[in-house]
Amino acid sequence: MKIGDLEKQSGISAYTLRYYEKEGLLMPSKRGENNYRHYSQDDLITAKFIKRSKACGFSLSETASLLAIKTDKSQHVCAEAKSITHSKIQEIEEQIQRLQHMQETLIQLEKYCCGGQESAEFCSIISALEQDQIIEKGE
Amino acid sequence: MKIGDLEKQSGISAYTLRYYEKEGLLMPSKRGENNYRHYSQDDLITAKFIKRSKACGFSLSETASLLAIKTDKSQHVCAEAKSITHSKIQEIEEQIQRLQHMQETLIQLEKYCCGGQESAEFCSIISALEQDQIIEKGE
DNA sequence: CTTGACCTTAAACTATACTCTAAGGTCTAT
DNA sequence: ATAGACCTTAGAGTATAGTTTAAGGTCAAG
Ligand SMILES: [Zn+2]
Ligand SMILES: [Zn+2]
Ligand SMILES: [Zn+2]
Ligand SMILES: [Zn+2]
Repeated sequence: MKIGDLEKQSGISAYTLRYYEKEGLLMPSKRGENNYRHYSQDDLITAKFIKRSKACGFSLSETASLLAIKTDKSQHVCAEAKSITHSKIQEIEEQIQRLQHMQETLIQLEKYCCGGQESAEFCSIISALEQDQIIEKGE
Repeated sequence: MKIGDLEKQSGISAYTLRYYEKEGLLMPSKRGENNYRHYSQDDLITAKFIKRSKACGFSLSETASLLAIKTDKSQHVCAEAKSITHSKIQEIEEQIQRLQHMQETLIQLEKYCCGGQESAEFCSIISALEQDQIIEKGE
């Protein structure tokens, strides 16, 4: 499989596949005489693994760690995979909390604004942002 | 007020205040003979406005739009402020949905992994990522 | 045998929001 | 008068995850 084929099979752009290679995530199993990348079925599995990992919210660096486990399972233990996963769950939980807090604030802001074509002189959104009413939590 | 004072009063670093100036969000009301930035009480209010806006999840560019309304209220209408706010609510809603979907997937992944010191040969997390079980949704 | 599709590389560019450095000028207190 | 705190600028660096470009080499079909 050449890079264009893997692009179609995996749904990951050739640009990105080269980038993943540079980052050490997905090395083609060999290079042809013309120096073209040649990917195996295993490489396709790895490409999809990366895609799924990303869909779960793992960063490329975390994905690389999971990939290292996958590649050499006997040299790794469940605890490693579970720890990475657990940290991500915590992290996402915090993000959700942060977003929900913002969401509540925004909904309050929106609620009292008429949204009409009149001057923003007394706009509740603008004045709320001017006052000390909003609970300040750095993003 | 010099930049260091505004830094203390607003809790925004001097670096960031200069950056906000470069981005057109917060211009000091004047410059001293020594070219030092001089900030007024109004500038402090603006600085806090920016901070609150960011805490609500608005980007710097959205904050700039809100700031433009605040600065010249009579030339703007409620509809503008409400529209910006409404879009942000939608955007955050989508982010929360995305994160919750990830969260559910991750929790399923974590659930069946023993997390012990045994080889990752049969780790459910790794094998789930290898299989086509995970609903693929690009991040 | 040429056209067009596909491949190669290194490096620059995108986006966001800072953060820091270097080299130098100014201010305040002792 | 000199140390130390504070200010100035332009520009580079940080982080993440790509995306694109430029300049060129290779391959299959007609
Ligand atoms: Zn109104
Ligand atoms: Zn309003
Ligand atoms: Zn196990
Ligand atoms: Zn496991």
